[in-house]
Amino acid sequence: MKRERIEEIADILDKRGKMTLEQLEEVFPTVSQMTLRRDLFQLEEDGRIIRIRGGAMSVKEVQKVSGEAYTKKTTINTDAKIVIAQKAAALIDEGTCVFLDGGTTAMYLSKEMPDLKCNVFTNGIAVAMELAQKKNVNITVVGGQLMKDNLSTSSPAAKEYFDLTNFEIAIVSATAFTPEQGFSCNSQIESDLLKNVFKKARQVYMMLDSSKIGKINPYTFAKIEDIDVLITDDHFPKEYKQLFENRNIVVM
Amino acid sequence: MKRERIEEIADILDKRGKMTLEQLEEVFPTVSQMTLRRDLFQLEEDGRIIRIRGGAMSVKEVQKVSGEAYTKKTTINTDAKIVIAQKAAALIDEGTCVFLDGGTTAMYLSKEMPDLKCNVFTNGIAVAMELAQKKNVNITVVGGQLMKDNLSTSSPAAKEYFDLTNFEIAIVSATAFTPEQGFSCNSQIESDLLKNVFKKARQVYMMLDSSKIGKINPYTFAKIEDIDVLITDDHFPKEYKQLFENRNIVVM
DNA sequence: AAGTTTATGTTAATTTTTCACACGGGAGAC
DNA sequence: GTCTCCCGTGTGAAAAATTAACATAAACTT
Repeated sequence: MKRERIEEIADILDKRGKMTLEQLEEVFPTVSQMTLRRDLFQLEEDGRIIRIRGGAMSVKEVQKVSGEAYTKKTTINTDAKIVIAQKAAALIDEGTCVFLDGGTTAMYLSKEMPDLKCNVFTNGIAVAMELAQKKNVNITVVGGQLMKDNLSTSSPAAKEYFDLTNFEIAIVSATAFTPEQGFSCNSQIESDLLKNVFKKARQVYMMLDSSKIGKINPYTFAKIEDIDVLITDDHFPKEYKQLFENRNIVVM
Repeated sequence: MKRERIEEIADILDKRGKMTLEQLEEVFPTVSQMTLRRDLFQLEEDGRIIRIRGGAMSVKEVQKVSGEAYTKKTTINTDAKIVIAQKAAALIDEGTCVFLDGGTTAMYLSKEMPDLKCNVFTNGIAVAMELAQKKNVNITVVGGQLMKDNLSTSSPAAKEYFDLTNFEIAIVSATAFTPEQGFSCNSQIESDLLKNVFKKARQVYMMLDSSKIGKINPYTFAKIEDIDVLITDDHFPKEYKQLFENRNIVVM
């Protein structure tokens, strides 16, 4: 099928760095050259590869020299984040009103999300940009000062902004979690923003890949009991899972 | 000479990100296509660029934030827009507070802009993303609903937002202009937003490439006399130029 | 089950690139 | 001084790769 083939192409390309169409044809002898071309075209649109004459090369291959903050961050624990994003994407129904934070996991979520008629609020401009490709999704960006490291915005004024809005679900992620400190992040204003979001959201979904466990960041914005659903990857420790389930929080 | 030409190609490519051979030929009209090809070939060997079908792209471009990159961008009147952007970029001084709209010309402006300590307000998320690469620029994004066609945000609430802010200069562009209707755009809320910006800006710079002349869009947001400086390209008709200069508006 | 969208294959047309060779002018040899 | 020998460059044909257009098959809707 298309989806899997494209993922496999991306994988191989990430591994080998660079490939010609001829080589790709050897790997996928069952499909035509044209189909592979189309796959490459799509991967290029998604920004995952670059098509060069004769074939394609992985973006990561080029990026290995890179020292840029955000790009680097996007490559940490990518696989886990995609898995989490896919799970979260399945939870968005037609017509719902969703808040999405500006993190990298949310970024993957916007890629995986089906193109349903719904309303999304976000404070991440990279997320907004990604979502802009969906025809049916109505996007609202929360304004404010832009933080360059994670490309998300926040401002104290955003609080008033939220007075007028309600969310069915808020899907957010934390950069750190411990049972004692709860979910924390690096920015005071972002923490404030999220707290306000939680007030107006009927349900809070937390996306947390297992690499965040045991870390502590300066600003706690939620305790365990503040969330309704925890979305995580397969490496999430059992004892932690218990912790959430004991409080009737769904872990998926 | 060869050496200098190659360096210049590398420079331009780093700035623009991506160029076709055709565009390169325009920049270097004295040498043949084959020579430029050979230059690109050498730059590729040095690992500074990547040759793609039809031209080449800067390695730095690839290292940028994923998603925004290498998608097919509209190449309408690119050259004129870059010229205008360069002129406008020169007008931004250290320490100033600037409003920038979300159009494609503003996008180029953010690329050309020097990395000065200054404050930029914008309603364009692509613009914000581009500016995020500058270390010294402080960026604030105006929130609101995202328009997918031009990736800019606007909301009626933004008016109140501006009550608290002042701009030294506002640099905006219009999608249409006639002497009678003035400067117009496609969106009611964007038009409102800009009107509010004008109220708070000490000086208004209008970027208008000559292809916009004679077109009319539904919402007029400024008349000729509302602006202070008009920045345009070399194809701007003399009789129109007169029109502005008669009103003491600088045309550059 | 009919209709509609989506994925794929096939072939021709177009575009881009490569290749091979020719030309000219400058550096050094005699 | 002038004769080579290269290096950088230009030219046009040949090869390669990409795109476009159409046809068909599969999957999904209603």
